[in-house]
Amino acid sequence: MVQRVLSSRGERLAESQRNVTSYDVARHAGVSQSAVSRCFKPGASVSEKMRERVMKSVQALGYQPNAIARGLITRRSNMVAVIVSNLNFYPEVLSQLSARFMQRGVHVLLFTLDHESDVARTLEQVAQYRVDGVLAAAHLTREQMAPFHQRNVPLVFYNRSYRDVPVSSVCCDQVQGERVLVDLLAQSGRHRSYALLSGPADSVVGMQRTQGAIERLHELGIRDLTRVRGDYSYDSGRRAVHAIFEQRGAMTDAIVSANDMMALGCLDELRHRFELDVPGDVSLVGFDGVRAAHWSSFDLTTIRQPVESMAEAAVTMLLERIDNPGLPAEQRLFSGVLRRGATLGH
Amino acid sequence: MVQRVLSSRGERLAESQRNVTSYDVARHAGVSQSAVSRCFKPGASVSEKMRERVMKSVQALGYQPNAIARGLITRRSNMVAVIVSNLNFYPEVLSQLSARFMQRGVHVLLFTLDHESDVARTLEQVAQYRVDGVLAAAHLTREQMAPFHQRNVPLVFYNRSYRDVPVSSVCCDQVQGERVLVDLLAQSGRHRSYALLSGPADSVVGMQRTQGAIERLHELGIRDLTRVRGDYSYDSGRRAVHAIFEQRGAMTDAIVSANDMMALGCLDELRHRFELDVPGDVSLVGFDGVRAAHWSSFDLTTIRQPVESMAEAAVTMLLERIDNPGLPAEQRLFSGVLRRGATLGH
DNA sequence: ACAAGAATTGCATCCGAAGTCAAAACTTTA
DNA sequence: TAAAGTTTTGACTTCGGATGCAATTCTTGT
Repeated sequence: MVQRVLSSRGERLAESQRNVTSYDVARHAGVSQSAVSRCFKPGASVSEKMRERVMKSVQALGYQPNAIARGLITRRSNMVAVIVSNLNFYPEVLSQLSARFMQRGVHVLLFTLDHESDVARTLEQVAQYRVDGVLAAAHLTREQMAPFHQRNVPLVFYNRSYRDVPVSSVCCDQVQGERVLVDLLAQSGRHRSYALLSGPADSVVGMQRTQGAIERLHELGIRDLTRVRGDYSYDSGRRAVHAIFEQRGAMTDAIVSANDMMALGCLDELRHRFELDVPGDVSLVGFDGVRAAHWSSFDLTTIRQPVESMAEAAVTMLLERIDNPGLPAEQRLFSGVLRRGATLGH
Repeated sequence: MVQRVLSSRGERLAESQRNVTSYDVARHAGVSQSAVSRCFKPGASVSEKMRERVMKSVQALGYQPNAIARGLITRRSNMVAVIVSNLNFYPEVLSQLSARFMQRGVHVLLFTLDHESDVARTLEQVAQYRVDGVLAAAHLTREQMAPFHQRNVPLVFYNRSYRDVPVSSVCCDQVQGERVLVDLLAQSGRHRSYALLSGPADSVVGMQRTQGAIERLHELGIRDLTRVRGDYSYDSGRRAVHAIFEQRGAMTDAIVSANDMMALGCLDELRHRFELDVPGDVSLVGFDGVRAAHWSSFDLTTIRQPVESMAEAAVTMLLERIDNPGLPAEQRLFSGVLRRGATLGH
């Protein structure tokens, strides 16, 4: 309405700090703000002439639509929260998830948890940013999930499932994987004494793995087990070897580790500190299929989690539920892939 | 204006999908929306009575302030973009950065780049989310940085510096580190023939490292060098050994790798494929100080980047510049820390 | 008890884009 | 060429919280 064309140069200078808005573009192009907005909405009713005219001004002013403002009105931030604990152990997972989200135009707000982080406060932040969905590769209590359910924010877990809560998840079948490994150990030689190296007490995944192994060992009539706990790190694997041998003398000739990192620690400690031969003296299996397990120094027998498929499934499940909030919770279970390395005896 | 108190229950049910807003809280507490807003602003002028009253309603309704809306009016999203290339190689960096940002109440919008990602489009997204700052552990061209400078969005680089552009960065001194390593190699034995394993052609860091090494070798009068290129991965390290020996027969007895991963690949290939002794037959040095370099199978001699200090510095620099846009660009250079392992000969 | 001053509170407006709806412009048809 | 139908366009409102300013309440001193 008001002609401001004449003063536009002066304004521009004074306001050069301010970001260019759709109003600026509209004024520059001599059209309404709605028109500008529509030019950025695919499938909107805009004439070719209008589009060109607006885009010319967009170029001229260097306009970038404000995703924050858009998110406010559309109630869609186009962001998902990815919550990861101990990032160090699974860099591939994050990198897979991030790449796949980006590819679909969804942005990742990253939250990392460690033992000293305040989970409650973190989740509060997640809620305040009105993310469209949450992908959690971390353990949450039922109370911690509740707010998301209440607000209808889809939540998908990566490698954690909850028996008693109907929540979506993508997991690798830990139990089956361990059973395969145990069978392989049992077939590969007459082991006298098994040791189980499990994860931290609060790790559900670790628990499942260890339980799976114990179960199968029992079924095979093997009840004589040493159990040691680690924290999933390489160093804790090394320490575990000492703990095992302290409990059993050097009887132990088969070690089932709840993850690869600890297995590698064991392997190194067995070979370099105890000067034992793996697999000659001791057999060893891990779980995860991390890169290093394939290195020729180790060549670890392990179950590889199909990270690509799992990440793809998790991303898809989450986005589907964002587009269609009615979808029921679903649990997808992937089988791990056996990798036969050179750490199995006899 | 309009009295809606009477119908509030009906509304609540109908609108149960909608999120609770500050207006809802205000109505519930019988105060103005401004009052509610003030209760969430530290240092605002609010009486104790008011605060209690409001907080009671906040609890009752489960109100969470909308960070998106807040960001719109304050022009502060409280988010920074973290742009990372090849996440797989530096998980620790991301985990450090993320933890430190979170600790200061800043949120991380993660962008990962790989060879097939569209950098321009990614940066456009970064701009549209009106992040308060950008931390880039990836290479950007001058043209790609320009928009951030224009919009006064602080930009800090992690481990990339630009000689001709005044932009802030936190780096590890690659050149000095390589010089130390080369000196160590030279001191440790009479190596007949050196090989340099450099990074991908477009990696500035890799270039600096390789150049640093060459420079020092030249100064020491050593000009007889084999040069091979890798892509920073373990596998490319393995392949590099073949390439080196093809060029020089088995003359080479010192390898300077531009990073640890490739060095580990070399090490494994030398030992297990070529059945050579490291350090007996060949000496080897890496760069970075990744976890695996410390493992007893490798015990690699390398320069450890002080990731904690560097991450802290980068985060601090960025946040300082967000609070105080006038601060000039600054380059901080950290010295790497020599780690003497068992891969140095004679 | 009352004026002057300080501390609180509420009103109205703003941030920047999107969606609704009616007016305007353009097509088609008779 | 006018009427009817279709497509474009713009005015106005909305999302949810922050903030300047004026109005109100509370202190304090006398």
